[in-house]
Amino acid sequence: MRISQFPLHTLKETPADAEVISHQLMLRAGMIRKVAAGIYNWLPLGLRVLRKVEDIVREEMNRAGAIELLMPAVQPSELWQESGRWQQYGPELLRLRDRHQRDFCFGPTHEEVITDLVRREFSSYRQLPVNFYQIQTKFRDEIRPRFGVMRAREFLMKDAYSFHLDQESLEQTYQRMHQAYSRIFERCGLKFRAVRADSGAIGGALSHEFMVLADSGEDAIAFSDAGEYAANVELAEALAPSTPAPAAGEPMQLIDTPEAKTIKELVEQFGLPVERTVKTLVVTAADEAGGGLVALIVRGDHELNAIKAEKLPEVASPLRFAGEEEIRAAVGAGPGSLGPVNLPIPCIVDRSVSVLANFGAGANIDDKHYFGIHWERDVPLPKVADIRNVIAGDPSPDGVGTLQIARGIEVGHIFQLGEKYSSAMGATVLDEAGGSRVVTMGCYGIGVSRVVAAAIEQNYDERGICWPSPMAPFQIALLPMNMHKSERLREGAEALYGELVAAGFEVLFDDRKVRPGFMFADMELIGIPHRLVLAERALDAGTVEYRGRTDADSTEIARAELIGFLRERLAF
RNA sequence: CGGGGUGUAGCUCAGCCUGGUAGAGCACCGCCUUCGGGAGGCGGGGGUCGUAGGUUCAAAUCCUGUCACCCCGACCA
Repeated sequence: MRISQFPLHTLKETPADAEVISHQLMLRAGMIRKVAAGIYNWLPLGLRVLRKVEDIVREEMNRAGAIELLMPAVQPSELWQESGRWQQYGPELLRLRDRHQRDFCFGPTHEEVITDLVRREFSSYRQLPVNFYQIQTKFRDEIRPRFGVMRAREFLMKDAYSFHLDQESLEQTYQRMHQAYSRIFERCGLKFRAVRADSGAIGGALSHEFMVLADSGEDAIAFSDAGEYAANVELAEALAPSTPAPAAGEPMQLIDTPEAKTIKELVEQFGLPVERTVKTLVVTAADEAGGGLVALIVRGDHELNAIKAEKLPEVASPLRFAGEEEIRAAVGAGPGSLGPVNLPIPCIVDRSVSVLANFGAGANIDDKHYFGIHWERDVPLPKVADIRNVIAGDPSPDGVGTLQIARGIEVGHIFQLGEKYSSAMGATVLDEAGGSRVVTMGCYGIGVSRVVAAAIEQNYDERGICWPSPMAPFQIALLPMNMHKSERLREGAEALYGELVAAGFEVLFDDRKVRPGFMFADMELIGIPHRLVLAERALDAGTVEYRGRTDADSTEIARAELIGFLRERLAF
């Protein structure tokens, strides 16, 4: 491709409304332009990258035995009524009405449509299992779209849905999808991890997320430094330290702590180790548990995990923290002075708290704490549960190694759905014995447009994007130095361009009449992985200058060996 | 949806406080010089200052409404 014939609209300055690096660089490189909040044009350069990802996804899905189809973006409300999600989904579902006043939505996902298709078309167990996929535009009316295409409202998604007679068959396909996803992200050249995940609102049992590792990621993942264990921090099980509680020593004392409202202040002022403090968080109790408030206690250096807490029968879902007034009314002391001793409301303690001894906590009297608390001796041990986030250094829940924490961007998610949609919508087949059986389902998503942004978050430097080769919009940038001044150089560049194209490389030939520095800056910004510079000097010497996007220096390659050299370099 | 902020040229922004009829840099067009790291000079095009109303002799500037966008919180590929 000649740049003279390709709209390359790079920006020298960063648009003011871009927060994260991928958004900034995609705008500056001229890959995308905003049309409205969370809605983007993909310019030709960006589209080339998107198509690269799409092609890899399509190849690997096909290889894994999935069958491509295409479902409508606009879906009738009746199907969503059947699954119950017309009511449940909430304002994130973009609802539309046609000229006959019939309700529709712009599909945020396609379980209803695919289940409807399958119940009509499939009637025998002999036709199963089957796994359908599509690559299609979705719309989710996010409350707050942000970070460019990373969290857009309209986005490109690969979604797949599998149908099975039994759980065993579902598990086989689930495993194949797990492998296919791993291959996809490996082929994209991304560092990623598959982690156990919460199945969330979509429902179902087993679920894994595929996370591209990047410091800017919105999710935290926990993984074992020695074993296979990896899970979203939301889900990762937090064990209690295995050391047994020491025997009771000092008696419990009531201490004046007027200046210590926070754990940090308590630790600083009284020299108490933070691992022997606890914090008491007060949340709304579940109606089934009698309403009112319930206290959740975690160690001073730990954080409450809201998702785990919500799952407790005693705790209202969604989790809601009590205000200071409510706490005072129920406990008689303010939030900075709460603790398990003499606490007038129900209480649940984290596993790590249950094994503490000789620890400090608020006394439920303003400006006072108890130090030297021992369970059972000073206060009965309340209900114990896993309610905290794991932290680096915790033992791995599978007993192999210790946990590390990393940040990631969720680019894929696979679920074993079970019968949630098939039973609600009556998707059945006849089994061997002629009986009617509700099919069981899996679903598998990849945020194709998000993969593009995630790749940039993981691969950039101060000059711009550093595409992994398989995702790059072009593989090679061909930059002749001041070609307009030398007919000889023009001929040499044209010849080389022709040769590279004939050899099957995707070449971006900078035939603009611009200064060298301008060319370098543009090619580095848009992240072309391989750069060839052609100058008169080199022409005389019979060489071409090569430099990889992340190389420290360039190297001179003999013109005659160039194609072979590139073939080797670009093999992926 | 709650809290905070911003709307002035394609982009980044100044001007607003203290009303007097709109500017800079980059980008774009023309010419000349320059040419291995986002060049320089000269000339040029482009903005009813988000929008509606109000105050005023006069509004980008002050007031009110409204819309859009961005940032912080709960959701997700």
